[in-house]
Amino acid sequence: MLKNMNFIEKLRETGLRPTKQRVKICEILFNRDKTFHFTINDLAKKISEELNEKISLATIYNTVHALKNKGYLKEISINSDKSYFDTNTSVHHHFYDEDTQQLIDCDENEIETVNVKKNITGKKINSVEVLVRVASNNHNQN
Amino acid sequence: MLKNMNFIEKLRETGLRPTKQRVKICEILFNRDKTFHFTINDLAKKISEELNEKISLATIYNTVHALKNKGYLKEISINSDKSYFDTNTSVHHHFYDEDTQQLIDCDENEIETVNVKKNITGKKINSVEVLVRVASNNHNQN
DNA sequence: TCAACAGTTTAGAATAATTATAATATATAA
DNA sequence: TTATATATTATAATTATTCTAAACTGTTGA
Ligand SMILES: [Mn+2]
Ligand SMILES: [Mn+2]
Ligand SMILES: [Zn+2]
Ligand SMILES: [Zn+2]
Repeated sequence: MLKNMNFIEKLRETGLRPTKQRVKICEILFNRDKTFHFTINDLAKKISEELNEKISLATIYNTVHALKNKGYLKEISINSDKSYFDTNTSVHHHFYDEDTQQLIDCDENEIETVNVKKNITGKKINSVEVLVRVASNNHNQN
Repeated sequence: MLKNMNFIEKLRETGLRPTKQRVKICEILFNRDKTFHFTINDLAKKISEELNEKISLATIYNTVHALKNKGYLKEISINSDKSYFDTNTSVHHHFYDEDTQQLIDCDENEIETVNVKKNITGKKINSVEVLVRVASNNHNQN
């Protein structure tokens, strides 16, 4: 699902009915240049700012989960108290700014491939991801 | 805070009154050979199994947070819906078994030091941690 | 075209983890 | 021992998320 797409067709192909709520949410999420990292609350705020019509919070949850299940969004756990979603669904690394609570994607060339030497019997590795926590120099512990 | 310690003295040194609830919780958490990864619910269950007296859930939360604030426990976010705590407070890597939802510590020698080539202006790196998600070969997607 | 049906949206209730409250109890300093 | 600051507790409140059930809408095929 890329920028400036016909989300009506895209949703249909995916097996999701292109309701106007879903099309709007797709436009907000995917019509942008850079990866978008957001919480449900961020998205709800953006919807109420950019749209005249309200979309029910339940629909926002439903749609985000539907898009996640179809592979267009990825869920990221950083804080225990809220869930982040990511329009970059590939396995990738993040910087997490502890001051602003913002996630920043890390390009492949910015972190050397992580070499995992251990393996757990009977289990296969699904992903290897790095989280780099950053903050201003004045230490404010979390 | 190590195995077989005098937790009464240890708590006092830390500036925490050694109440019998806190001493009991410390015994459960720290009198063990290996790192302990747990949720509040895990700990509450263990307390009710191993003890005759009940400890209020609020006290369990209070104590775990007090120990975290004093640097004896570390909080780990893997799932958005529950918080893990870790008796290993060092910066270290984890395997996460998606089948059993168990965390496993990764020794330093099991993952090569991660080389972060990017830096964010005005921010210093607090930690670099790797999460390796593993599951059985029969793919059950999360 | 349009009725019928399945899938969707919605407000509000329910749930679950966590935190706050405020009364009671306890540890410790004087 | 007494006074005081802290801690424990039951319970209420909060917050993120999910559920429910009724109303609504996209799609299909007569
Ligand atoms: Mn939480
Ligand atoms: Mn949650
Ligand atoms: Zn990302
Ligand atoms: Zn650990």
